[in-house]
Amino acid sequence: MASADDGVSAWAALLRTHAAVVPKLARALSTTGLPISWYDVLLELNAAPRRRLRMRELGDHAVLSREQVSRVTTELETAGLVERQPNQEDKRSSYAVITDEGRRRLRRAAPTYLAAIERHFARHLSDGEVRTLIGALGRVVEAEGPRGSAGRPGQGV
Amino acid sequence: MASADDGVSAWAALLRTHAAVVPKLARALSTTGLPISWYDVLLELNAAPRRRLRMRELGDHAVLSREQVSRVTTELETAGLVERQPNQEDKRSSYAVITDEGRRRLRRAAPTYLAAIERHFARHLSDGEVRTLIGALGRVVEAEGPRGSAGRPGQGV
DNA sequence: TAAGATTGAAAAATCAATCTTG
DNA sequence: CAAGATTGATTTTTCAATCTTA
Repeated sequence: MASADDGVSAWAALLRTHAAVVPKLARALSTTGLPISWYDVLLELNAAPRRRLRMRELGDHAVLSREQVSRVTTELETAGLVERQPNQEDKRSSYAVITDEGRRRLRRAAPTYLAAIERHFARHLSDGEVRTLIGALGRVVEAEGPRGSAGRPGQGV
Repeated sequence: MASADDGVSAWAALLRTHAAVVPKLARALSTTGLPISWYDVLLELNAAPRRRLRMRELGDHAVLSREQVSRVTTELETAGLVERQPNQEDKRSSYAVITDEGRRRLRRAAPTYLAAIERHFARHLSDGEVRTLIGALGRVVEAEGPRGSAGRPGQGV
């Protein structure tokens, strides 16, 4: 078994990676006219079943708080890239749907975004490392994410 | 070679892990009376050569901006956990030094912090994954971090 | 003229209600 | 009374000077 410190070092490495890479991506994206929060929301909506998602789902899947989702969605609506749709099945919630214009803008920005991730992150990793990251961090999100341990009792403390 | 999408998936996994775990650590730390930003600064200072670091170094090593470092240091100074020392060699910069009381508080909070990282992060990873994360992400930080590509010309674009 | 540090102003995030429906 | 969404208020973070020394 590895030293207990190693878990901490791994966490520190993740934290530093985040701190180093996020600003560079934001910079790269700024040339596209799509702020990173806009891009994230459009990306999730575009990939969703009917190109739409409830606010709650959007917040869970994207890396934004519920309040942020509300505000970003309003901005995107004003810009004509997203529309709000009432949900008939449950009138408490509403859908956000990506518009055609939203998809166009997303498509236009995508190459820049992908290139930036490649350049500032993926380029430094081997294929095996990439697979390990996806698997290992996916498991952490599974357990700790919004849908993860929320309902489960955990293990005490 | 893995699909180019995998690099993006790995980045997304890192982003989601960060979003899921950071709030849980902050919550855990809140019981110790040491905000996470305080903890980070004290930790770095305590590990540094003469238990002191220039502001710039503190910002590079911890995950805080230069301005945040200034403000957090002032807070810590008020709380008596850190002192500012003038730097004779280069009067532009000043040192932050951790005090004995600062070390006490750090020692007191450490078990809580370590346990939280173990519980919300490291617990979900195998030893091999931990090693891979340290190596792979370490390389990214090396290349992209504050000291990384800052001076180097990179590869165009 | 640049590097290091700091600080007021602006922007963005979170917190704490509030409102509506289940 | 809980769940989903939104909004005003507060806190935190970043931006843009400013000041001092190399």
